[in-house]
Amino acid sequence: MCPKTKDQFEQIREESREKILNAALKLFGTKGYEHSTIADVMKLAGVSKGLLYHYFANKEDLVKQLVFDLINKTDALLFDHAIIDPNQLLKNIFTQFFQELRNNFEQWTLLANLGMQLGKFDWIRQLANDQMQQALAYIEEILIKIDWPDPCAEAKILVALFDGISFQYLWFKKDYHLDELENILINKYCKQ
Amino acid sequence: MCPKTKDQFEQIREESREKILNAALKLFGTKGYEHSTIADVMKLAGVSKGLLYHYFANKEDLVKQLVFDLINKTDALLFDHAIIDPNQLLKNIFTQFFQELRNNFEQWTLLANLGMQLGKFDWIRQLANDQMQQALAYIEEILIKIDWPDPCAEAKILVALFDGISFQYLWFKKDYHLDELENILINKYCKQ
Amino acid sequence: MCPKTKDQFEQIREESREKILNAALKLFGTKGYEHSTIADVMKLAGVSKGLLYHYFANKEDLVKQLVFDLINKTDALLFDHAIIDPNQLLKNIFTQFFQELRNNFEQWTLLANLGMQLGKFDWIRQLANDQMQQALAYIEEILIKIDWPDPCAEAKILVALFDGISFQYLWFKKDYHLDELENILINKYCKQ
Amino acid sequence: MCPKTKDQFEQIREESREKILNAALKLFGTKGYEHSTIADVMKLAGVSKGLLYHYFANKEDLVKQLVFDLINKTDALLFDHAIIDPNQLLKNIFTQFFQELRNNFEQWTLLANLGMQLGKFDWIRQLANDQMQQALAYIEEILIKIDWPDPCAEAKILVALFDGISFQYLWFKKDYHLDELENILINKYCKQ
DNA sequence: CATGAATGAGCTTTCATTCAT
DNA sequence: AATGAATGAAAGCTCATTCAT
Repeated sequence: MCPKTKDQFEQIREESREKILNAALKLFGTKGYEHSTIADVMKLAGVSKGLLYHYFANKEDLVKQLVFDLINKTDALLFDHAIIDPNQLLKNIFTQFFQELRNNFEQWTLLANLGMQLGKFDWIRQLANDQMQQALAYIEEILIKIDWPDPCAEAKILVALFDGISFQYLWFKKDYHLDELENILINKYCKQ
Repeated sequence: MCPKTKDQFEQIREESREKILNAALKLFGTKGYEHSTIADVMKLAGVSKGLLYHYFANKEDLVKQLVFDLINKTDALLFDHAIIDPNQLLKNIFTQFFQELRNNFEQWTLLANLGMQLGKFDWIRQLANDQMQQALAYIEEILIKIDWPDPCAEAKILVALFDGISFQYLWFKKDYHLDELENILINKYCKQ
Repeated sequence: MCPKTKDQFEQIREESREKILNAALKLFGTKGYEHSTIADVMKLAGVSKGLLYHYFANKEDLVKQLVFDLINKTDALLFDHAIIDPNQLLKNIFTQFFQELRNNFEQWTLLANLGMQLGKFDWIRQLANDQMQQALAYIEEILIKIDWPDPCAEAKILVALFDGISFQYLWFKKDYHLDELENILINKYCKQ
Repeated sequence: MCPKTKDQFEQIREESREKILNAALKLFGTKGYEHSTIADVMKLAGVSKGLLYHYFANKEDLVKQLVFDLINKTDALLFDHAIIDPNQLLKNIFTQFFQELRNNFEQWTLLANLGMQLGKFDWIRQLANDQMQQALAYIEEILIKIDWPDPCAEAKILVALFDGISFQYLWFKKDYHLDELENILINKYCKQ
């Protein structure tokens, strides 16, 4: 009836998709995947059930797309290749890590929540494993550069530590000494 | 007057209860709480639906009793008050921790699974927090005794590290370098 | 082991039966038949499930025996054949009716509750019908004796009125003008 | 923009809702509320379980909406404000009452059935009480106009009588002398 | 692109009843 | 006479998903 250009359609598509994904993140990251219903998402997004299923094949597809979107956004973030000084780089990693945790609480909660759904979502654990391996290699490389003793072992410790802190922060949130830990780590691992 | 003595009844009760709890642990710790149905539990336990509800008010009560039983069993385990030498004590903690993780994989998976069910099971996070605080104090005390530098900070790191290792082991299991980490930690923290 | 006479057994039987029936009346007459469970009855009576089923074949049999016991107790009550004066007799009927309603609230509630369970308990409506026919004949007879105009019609009205008052009292209880109605009826129908 | 107009949806909604409510009335008013299952209703209505719960939050909500719909329909019916002559008005009330009872047997059975479910559905007794008070005032007013002796008392009698007749008709139905009572009442209370 | 009516498999839970002792 | 463990059919309800328009 009313002619619309391809771009307009594209924009509308993207807006609706965005609305749905935002709502899904909010809900899945707050109440958890299993305790959030498609009806919840659709209501919060302000779209109809039909439209939701127009964009996403099913609930699992929705969460899959959501996770991949999130990962694409934050992937490059942790490792800033512009920095050359390894000490600076390590400090940057710590800072980025803590900031990321604070800023995107819902997102990390969601990921942990999904990964802990046993049986379902094995792909998420695979993804996490890949990322861990990357981080491991990257951090070991830095530790070598700054002559840290036993860099291979220390890298393993650090990566486990990152997950431990994330996990504890997600569980205990306000009761958790996150800021303190940030200082502790920087003091311990980064020369001033 | 009574054709079955109270003791007999008590024994029967305990046996049935045990069968159900074992089945529940197996399932909840493998497929997760939400993905296991009461029908699954009852079939695996080899009892009827009615009997299950005779002993447990509902699904949540079942998991609650299960968790409390588990915690009571493993509570005293981590900290052996018989050991006096702090170095020995620390080494013992590491060894116990890794052994516990390996031996009771299902149990720890269940606890992590429950704690990650947002909204529901907040009491489990509370329980975990309490245990973390205890561990924190206990480990700091040991670190002081062995003159480890900045023991307060290091205790926080260690406790987070424990959770990180648990978490990663639960997620990556066979792909995970658990044995390696055990050696690394003992080498790093315990004088021979 | 300990020899008991037949009488002793009989007494024990009767006591247990009585306990159960009392509990059943209390519950069925308060929460209704469908909303009371056998477990409720057994707990309130302080006996075991097995014993209950030893005395009563099933839930419906329990309520049947209960109702027949009640009816046997109150049947002869309404019509006092000792009184000869018809005016006195009519007054007595009114008085007895209101007193009965006040004293055995639970019992009448139970009967109304059962009769209103459609499909089930048709025998109770049959019983009620028989009683109504009896009352009709009896009251018409009295009205004839006191020369009340159109006694056949008036008897029908009175019998319906009795049920109407019972019904309204059962539903509205404390809000209901029962005492007032007693006076009204006596004033209207009985010469002083 | 929208392939089905709001009116179309509204019509579909209303039709389905009506189908369900009709089925519910039929069943609840025949077998009683407790003895009718949601599956029964859904089958008789020819809709799916899901749709039923799409329109009604739960079984109690279904019966609530049903009752309120019924009451809204029949509320104004009893009292015809167009009639001025009090004798005519009284006669009209009797006629309407008996007609209503005959025509909407199921509805009145349902109301009585619900009101007799002790504990649950207290709101229905409240509703009934309100209606009784209204009827009381209205009938007294008429009795005053036609100079009936002691109109206040007689109104109370009449209102109880109405309930008594309803109740007996619901219980004894075919065995009950309903037509006879209609004539009796009109003859007794209405001047020709 | 967008709507919401419609479906039904599958879940938790209840409760009358049986039975070995 | 008396116990309470054990059963399972059947109930109410949820929710991902489909589909006609």
